[in-house]
Amino acid sequence: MPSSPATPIQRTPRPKAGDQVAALVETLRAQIVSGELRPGEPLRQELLADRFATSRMPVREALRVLESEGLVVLVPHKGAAVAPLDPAELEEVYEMRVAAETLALRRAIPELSNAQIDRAERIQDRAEAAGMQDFGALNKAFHTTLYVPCGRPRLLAHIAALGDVADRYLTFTAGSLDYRDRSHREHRALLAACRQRDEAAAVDLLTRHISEAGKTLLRYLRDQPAGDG
Amino acid sequence: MPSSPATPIQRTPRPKAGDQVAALVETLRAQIVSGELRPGEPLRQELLADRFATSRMPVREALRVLESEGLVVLVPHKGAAVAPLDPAELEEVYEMRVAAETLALRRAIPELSNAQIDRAERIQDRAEAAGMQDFGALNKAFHTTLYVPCGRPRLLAHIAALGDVADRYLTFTAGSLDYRDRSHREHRALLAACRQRDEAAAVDLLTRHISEAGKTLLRYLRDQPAGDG
DNA sequence: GCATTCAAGATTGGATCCAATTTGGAGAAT
DNA sequence: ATTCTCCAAATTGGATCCAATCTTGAATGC
Repeated sequence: MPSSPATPIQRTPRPKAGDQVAALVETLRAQIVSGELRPGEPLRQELLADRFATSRMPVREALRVLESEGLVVLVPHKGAAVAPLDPAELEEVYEMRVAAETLALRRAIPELSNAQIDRAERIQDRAEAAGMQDFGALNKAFHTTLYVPCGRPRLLAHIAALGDVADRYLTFTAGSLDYRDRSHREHRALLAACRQRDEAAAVDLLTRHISEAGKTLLRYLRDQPAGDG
Repeated sequence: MPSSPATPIQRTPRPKAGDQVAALVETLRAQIVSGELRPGEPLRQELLADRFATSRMPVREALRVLESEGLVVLVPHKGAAVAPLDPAELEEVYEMRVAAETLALRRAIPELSNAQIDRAERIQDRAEAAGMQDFGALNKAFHTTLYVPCGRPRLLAHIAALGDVADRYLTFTAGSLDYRDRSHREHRALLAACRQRDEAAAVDLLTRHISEAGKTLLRYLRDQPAGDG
């Protein structure tokens, strides 16, 4: 992933002195989410240890963590593999996203400052200008900016984890102009509702935004059953 | 934990051949949730290894898993500890429970058979007859029985994890007769709504059931700020 | 020719060993 | 007496080693 010079967005590179596991988790998660590690691909401990110039032990702990996030499947005495893509999971995750993100938005709106809405709008400006390879990150940054003021760390972590799983499916279809165009329009509408502090409208828009995205992704996934495990 | 001879409820004892980590996770989780391991209590690797007659390695992996569930706090180079109790977390978790469990119930109601509702009712009968030490488990079993037909494994796992965290707070107050009595009444009302397949009423009842329980627990916790870390 | 068995290799699971970091206290300087 | 410094003990993090299990393929029997 060559870092575009002008858009670091919100990456957390983390030197993270003395903790190999955290670095492994971050890198592997990014590679799984981006599709660089394909669904179903086996993850051999020795191989990963070599690749990251470490021993098998931190690898094992990292795999446990990724398993708990649903990105890795761990079978005793058989090994780890990148979790396969599954249309049923896609539907489930998008339902959960609606529940979690509308909750975050409801709790965030009373706390939202105009400055924060402006920040979200600037991210949206960049998202519409950027190419498809940055779509995922900017899309997530936009949503996160609106949710963060809710001040609920656990909920935000849950949303981030669901987002990672969802992004795995996004890779296939983010190339579609239709998809991105509609997403951008819905983001603008959501911003307007937030500016008016119209909670009901915002929640309604967000609900449809997320569930429509899920349905679209599901269609794409069914049409081209790519690289499953 | 001496197993009560007549009420195995729904424990999953899991022989789980060849996987120490799973056993460690289950046992530690149960001990943390029950309060046997106190909030803030340090969890030394060597000590746990001795206690479970194993080496430090499975302990380390188990602690990682429990950290991802929010039951353990892991500080690099300092060690692990039972996660402290925090009123803010209690509120947050109960909000998340409302979101997740109402979703599960909505998706379950169309699939609910009368037999399953009967099963939930029988569990409720037992809950009202049982003492306070079984209240938590039977309470959870009742809810789970109503949610399982939704057929969403990921959502159910999320609800279970939230339930574990919530149960840590329940320990303080499950002794209260008021609390249990109201819970029982609300469960009966919820059952009635499910029998009628009245989704709106059921969701409304469940929402108030959970959030009122959260508020009550919060009051208890504020009154007696017991064993925080 | 085909299925079954068994053994060797590969891979994971667990134990032990060494290194790095933190903590706590003894001792010296102010 | 107090505070600062520095060293030793305790503890975690990482590497290596051994055991257990799974896979694979060849040999054997039908």
